[in-house]
Amino acid sequence: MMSVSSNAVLDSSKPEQLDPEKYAKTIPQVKKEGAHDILPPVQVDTIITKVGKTVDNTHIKTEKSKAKEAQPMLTQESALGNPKPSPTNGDSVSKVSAYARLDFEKSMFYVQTLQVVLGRNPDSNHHTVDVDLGNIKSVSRRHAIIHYNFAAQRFELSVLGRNGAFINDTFVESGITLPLSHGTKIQIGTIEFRFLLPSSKSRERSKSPSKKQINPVDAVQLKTNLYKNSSKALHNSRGNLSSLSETEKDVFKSDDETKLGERRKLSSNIVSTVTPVGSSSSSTPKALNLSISNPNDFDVNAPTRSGISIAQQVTEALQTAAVNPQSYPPPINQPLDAAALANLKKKEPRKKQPKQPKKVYTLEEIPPEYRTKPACSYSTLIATCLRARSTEKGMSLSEIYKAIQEIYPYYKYCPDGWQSSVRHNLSLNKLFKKVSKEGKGWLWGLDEEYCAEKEKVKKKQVAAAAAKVKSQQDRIQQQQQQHMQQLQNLQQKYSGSGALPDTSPGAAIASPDIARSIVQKATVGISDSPSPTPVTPSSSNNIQAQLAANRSNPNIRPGQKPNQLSSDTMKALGYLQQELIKLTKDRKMTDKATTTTILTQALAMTIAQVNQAAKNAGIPGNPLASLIERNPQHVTKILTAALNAATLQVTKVKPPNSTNVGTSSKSLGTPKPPQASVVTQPSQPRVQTPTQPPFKAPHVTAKPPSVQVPVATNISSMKTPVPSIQVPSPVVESEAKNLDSVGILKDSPSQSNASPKSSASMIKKPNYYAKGQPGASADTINKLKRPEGFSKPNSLMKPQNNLGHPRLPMSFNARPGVAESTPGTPGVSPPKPRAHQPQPYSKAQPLKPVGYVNREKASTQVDANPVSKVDQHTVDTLTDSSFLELPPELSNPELDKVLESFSASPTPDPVQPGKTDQLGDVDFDKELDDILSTSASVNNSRQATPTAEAPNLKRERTDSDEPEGSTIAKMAKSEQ
DNA sequence: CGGGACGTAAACACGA
DNA sequence: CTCGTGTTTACGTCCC
Repeated sequence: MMSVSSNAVLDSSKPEQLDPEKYAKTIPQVKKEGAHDILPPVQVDTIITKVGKTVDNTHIKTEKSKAKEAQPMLTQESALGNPKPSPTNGDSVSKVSAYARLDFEKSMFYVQTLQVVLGRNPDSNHHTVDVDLGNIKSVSRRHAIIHYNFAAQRFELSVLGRNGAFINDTFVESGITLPLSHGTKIQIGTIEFRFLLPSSKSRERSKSPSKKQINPVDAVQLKTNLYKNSSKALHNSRGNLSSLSETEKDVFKSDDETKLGERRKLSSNIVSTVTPVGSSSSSTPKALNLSISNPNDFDVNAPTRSGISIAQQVTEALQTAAVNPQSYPPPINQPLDAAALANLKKKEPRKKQPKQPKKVYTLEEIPPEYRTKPACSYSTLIATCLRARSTEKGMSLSEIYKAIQEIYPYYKYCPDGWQSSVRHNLSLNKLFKKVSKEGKGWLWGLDEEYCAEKEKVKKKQVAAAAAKVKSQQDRIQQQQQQHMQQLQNLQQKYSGSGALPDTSPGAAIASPDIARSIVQKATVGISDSPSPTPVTPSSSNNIQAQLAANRSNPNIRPGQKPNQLSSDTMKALGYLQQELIKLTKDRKMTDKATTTTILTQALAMTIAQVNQAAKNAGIPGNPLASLIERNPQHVTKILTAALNAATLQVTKVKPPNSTNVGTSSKSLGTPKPPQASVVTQPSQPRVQTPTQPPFKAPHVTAKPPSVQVPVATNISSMKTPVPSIQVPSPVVESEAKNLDSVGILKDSPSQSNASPKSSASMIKKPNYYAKGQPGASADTINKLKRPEGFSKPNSLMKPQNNLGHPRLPMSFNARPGVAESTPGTPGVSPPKPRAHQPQPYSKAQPLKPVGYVNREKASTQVDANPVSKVDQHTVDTLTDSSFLELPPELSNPELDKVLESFSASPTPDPVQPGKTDQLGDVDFDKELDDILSTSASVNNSRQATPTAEAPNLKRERTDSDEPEGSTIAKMAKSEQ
């Protein structure tokens, strides 16, 4: 049994269609069953599509319609279709208006809406169908939908039911949508029917249902269908189909050729005369509204709608309307309140011509090359334009706009807004100035002066950046090379060196660890020439250069320089470390701080002595390394002597067991003169005390180069202006690592135990203070600039210029060219020397490298660890070559004499391991004692509290003393 | 994380 | 009153 219901799909938005009364009268209740019995099938050509007009013979007047019944036709024919009460007077010929008809075996259904749902007999009120296919299980509740596809301008059938359907005897599965043409045979379940269109005469004449087989290609996924181009469709389909049919002879022309545009035209012509079905009058978009404005009428979830939600459609429709307000009447459903209307009317006249809002370009419309915004800033943008187009008088704002658009077409296509920025820039940027007034606005021009200045700054910055990059690269290279070298050298050097004196198994109160750590720190101070600077040739004395640099640059923070340790230095340090460890083992150290101080001094003395001696002797290369190479014992002696001297100086007590300097294996620690350094001189190594007369050091061995005793003994006396902690440069760090890797630093307790921070902070330094980093390695520069100064004996005594001249801004990487530009903030601070700027570090670090460690931060960290003080001090002392500076009080003619005599002394020959010991020991001690005795007085007066002073020194520079060296401290403690 | 340079947007004022 | 200009402010984003 098949029953066709006439559940009207009514647009709820059209109250008139919902008039129950009308329906009651005009629409007979459809019998669910047997309807077809009552209602005779309607022939295709009897479809009446027009209201008020007879369209050829596409409509048929029934008897009943003629009977002047309100809507006779409806009662007859619309019984199966969607009844549409005709607003026309009952007199007029009543006709059924429909888009299509479904011909069932015994009945038919008029498709009067743009969408018709076919499905099972609704068993509840929850769902409704337009065409009830009966209560058959094989039929889904919503089995199929017939809808009109505006884009394709045709009706389509979407199969929703699980069981699919047969279209023209071809099975179509659920989810498929395919076009319907006149006569398409549809079978759902067991129900078969045909889709008929009110076609043109010709078609009608043919009458034969389309035999066209379903073209699979036509079967498209629902998603891609109907509303694919909905906005367009909606837009174009303002005319209701029903109305279209009114005037067109070939009303339901299903031909795809039919253009909606034409229809629209037509419809617009007839709007006034034809009343669309079911609509009051006025605008026609009835059908349209029907489909888009009443989501409730549709099952949003229905596949037919898939693709674009109704909401979307509505939105689109609204948007469309908004875009073309004039051409698109507001949606019917959007009530315009009086106020709004009034407003509209009000503004209507005023807005003469919305001034053609700037065209909004779509991406496609914009040439690809103009789709991206120019990389330059507005200021450069404007400047460019001004340069290109400006006259002497300048350019007006509008001219600037134009120029920009022409030169940078991007701005032709982009939305306004950039103009605001342009104005903003003109006003704000000093680069631009008003040249002259013209009418309303100004003529703008460039402030060349400012321009030039800025240009300069920029160049500098660029140069600095480039230099920085280069330096980094160089550094990396050097590091690699050096690392390799180090490994090789160390292997050679230590693999079988029996030259080292044996360690005496004496009581080991001393702290080898401290020694290690100190040496380790010392690397910071004696590291070789920084790589970046192409300065010191390998032949020159790196250490010397370094020290000289440091001396000459008070502000320099040694640690901050990216110094690199050459293999030689590595060797030297390795050796010194070993020796220091041995020597300290045999000594009794009172406390850690003292020990540290002593060791530090001893080390410093040794290094300084050797360097100086070498310098004086004209020995090229790394003197320490070469001396060690040639005569390690001699170095040991020097170290021993220095240790003794330092011990004496610091503790005021002559090391009990201080003995022969030369016998490393023996106890060392001969009480040394307060600030004497040992000079390994074959003939007479001497230790000098500032104020003391020269003395002759014992002839320890063959002939070490005459070394001058650096007068720097009293550490406390040395002050470092530098306010903060030294942070080793990255290079240093890497060096340290290298050392470690080689084993030199490996078991340094200070390293392992010290708070990571402290040691780390000490070793890890700001990388590349590319730009005038305050602690930057000015040494590099300094090295170049004044290595000589150091070489001069006098230079040692007289703080020399070093004291005299203010520290340079500290361009760490200072290399020619870079140094200048680096310091300070690019555009702001003068690239010049910031000599002695109290707070240079806090600011003026424009280009902080990634790894940059803030000074303040570093100091803070250090502070956190009280133990690090000692280490810090050590580092400061060693790195800050100031320890080599002769304290003012020590600087006297006498000393100078001594020094000179030293330098004059012949360079000793390499000592021979065997005999050096005795000889040297005796003489050395003796001389040393002499010197010490005389110098002691001086020292004492100066160093009230040697141990305490060291820390103070540090404090002086950084408020935050850092406590590093926890290990050292511990050891010292334990020792105590 | 702070500061500077930029980019945007917007509020206002002013004059044509 | 509108509109084009200029000035200022405020905010946000990036980068150093």
